[in-house]
Amino acid sequence: MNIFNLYLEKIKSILIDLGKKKKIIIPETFDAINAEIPPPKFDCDISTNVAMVLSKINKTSPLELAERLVPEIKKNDGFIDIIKIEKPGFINIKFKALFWSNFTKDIIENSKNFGKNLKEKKYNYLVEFVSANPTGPLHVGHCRGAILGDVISNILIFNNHKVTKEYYVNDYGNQIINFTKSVYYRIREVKFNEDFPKDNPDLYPGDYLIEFAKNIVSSNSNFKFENYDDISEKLTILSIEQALLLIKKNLKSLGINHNNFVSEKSIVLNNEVENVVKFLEKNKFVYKGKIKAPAVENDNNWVEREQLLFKSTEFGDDKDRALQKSDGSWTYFASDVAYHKNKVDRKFDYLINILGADHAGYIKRISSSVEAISGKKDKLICKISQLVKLIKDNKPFKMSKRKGDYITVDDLIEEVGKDATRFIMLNRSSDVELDFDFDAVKEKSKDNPLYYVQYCYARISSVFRHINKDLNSEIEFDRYDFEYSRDEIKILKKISEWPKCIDSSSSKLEPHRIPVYLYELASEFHSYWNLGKQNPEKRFINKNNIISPDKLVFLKVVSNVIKSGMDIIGVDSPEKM
RNA sequence: GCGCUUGUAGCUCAACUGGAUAGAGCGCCUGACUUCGGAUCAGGAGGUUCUGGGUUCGACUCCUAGCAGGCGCACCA
Repeated sequence: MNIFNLYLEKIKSILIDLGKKKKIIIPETFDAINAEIPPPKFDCDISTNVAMVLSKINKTSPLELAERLVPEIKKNDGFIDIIKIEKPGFINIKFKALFWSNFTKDIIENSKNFGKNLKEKKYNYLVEFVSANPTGPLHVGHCRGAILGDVISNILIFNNHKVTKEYYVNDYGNQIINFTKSVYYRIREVKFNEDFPKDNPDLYPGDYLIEFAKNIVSSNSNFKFENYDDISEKLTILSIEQALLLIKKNLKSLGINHNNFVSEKSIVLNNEVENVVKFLEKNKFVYKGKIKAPAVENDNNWVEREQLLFKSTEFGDDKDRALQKSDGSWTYFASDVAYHKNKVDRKFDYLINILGADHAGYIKRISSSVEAISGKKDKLICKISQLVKLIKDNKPFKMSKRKGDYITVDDLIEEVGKDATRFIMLNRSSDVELDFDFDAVKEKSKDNPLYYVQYCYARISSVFRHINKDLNSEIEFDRYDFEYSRDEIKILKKISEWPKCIDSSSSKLEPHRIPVYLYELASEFHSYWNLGKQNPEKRFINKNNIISPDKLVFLKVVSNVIKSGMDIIGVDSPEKM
């Protein structure tokens, strides 16, 4: 139950009614009207701006209009205790204690659905994320986007949308040739004791390739490795297979599972690039032309050439983009357009791409292509995950490009664990650079928000253990007429914000709101818990080791929201720590 | 030079699609422990929301002109 939406709907229907009776003038749209969380100092539960929004069209002051609306809102509503008008024209509502008892009843009876937005229309989403080149293990740079994509998917799934999580495998092009050659040199190193050509800048120097080489050699004993050209095709496949194996292992350790891995090579070999170019030609989005040199300094090497271009400027890009290289082969962009055509043809309502900050400049052209293909402007939604700055011993930790000198997902998981990695990476808005402090993340105290939230859940679990009840089993009551105390209502109010939190996380694709919310909820709970130290009445369990029904329901509700939030962000809620 | 993006307390960041006196944590200062698990809590100090204009009942949020940081600006992927 989203109590804010409930009262917003109620207010809207009052407005429609009053409009019919010609008592007030109503606007064309109610979009500007809201029902919000009031600032704490007002001591009320819901606040609406309706009087301020409608005052102009009604040629009256917000205060005067509020005076007229208040009796209408209060009429026939047994739950409202106080309804008050505040300064510029807000209408503030405070509920009776019974309202909150009823509120908890609703949650207990629909515990699986609490927080979900079930009224919203359901869509079919494709979320593409990670899509790191299949040339080596995932490192920290990939991590944030990976988690972001995973949790955005989880939020959409939580709201009963259909989601397909997809990884686009760039298994085609020059880098793959270089990668395969690198593996080949490692094989020669393993098999013929030859030195790896370390000074060749085109090759991948990482030590992990030795492992790849060994694996390939041992599982292909009948293979002749003497001549690269003889085996290059097969070796390419084997090398990519090795890389993907490693990447999937890394993803698994982060708690991420993709539904599909789509191969660029298969799209190219399937003539999908030719087909999409034909499609675009037919619709006059393609022409032969020249692109101007970028206005960047020291660019003497620029040669203007005629090539096949896509008219991305028609969709707001600053220059048209090349589809074909001068040697006639397709650009990466061309095959990506084909891939996006492939996505569009699979009839998703929305496509979501999670990109790293260094690919922000790519958004305009790819969304232009999707618009050209689908005719829809908002079909493709791109989310950027900003850089992660690693900090160790209070100093920035630089990953060097020299061989092997970067932190892999394996290192990260081993050092700080999956849960802390996920929680910390999600705790900030994805379009802000993130400081990832190794020492703080490992810290097991309130300095680490992960443990702070988990501890809250563990405390609730410990109460259930004391009274020999199972936290996960259902509870049932005949009557919900609990008189919750001020302190408890304060937390229940926070609970009432949960559906709102899910709503905004989902509509803005901003997962960071969830850990931020969970932290706030945990904070209020810890506060309340500590009251029991001074005042035994505020303890959950009394001297006779008995818990009252209202407190049992209360704990169940809080733990339910925490568990549900932690599940969405993919972090464990242990019952003991 | 152009595009995108960020700018909020000493530091790291929130702020519910424009709401009320801008909130947390860290750090600093005071306090609560024979603990329903202290991995916790209570209190204090700390602000011209980068700057200048504009839009309106109302701006951290929108528009505009700047300033500062980051990223990008290929026929690479």
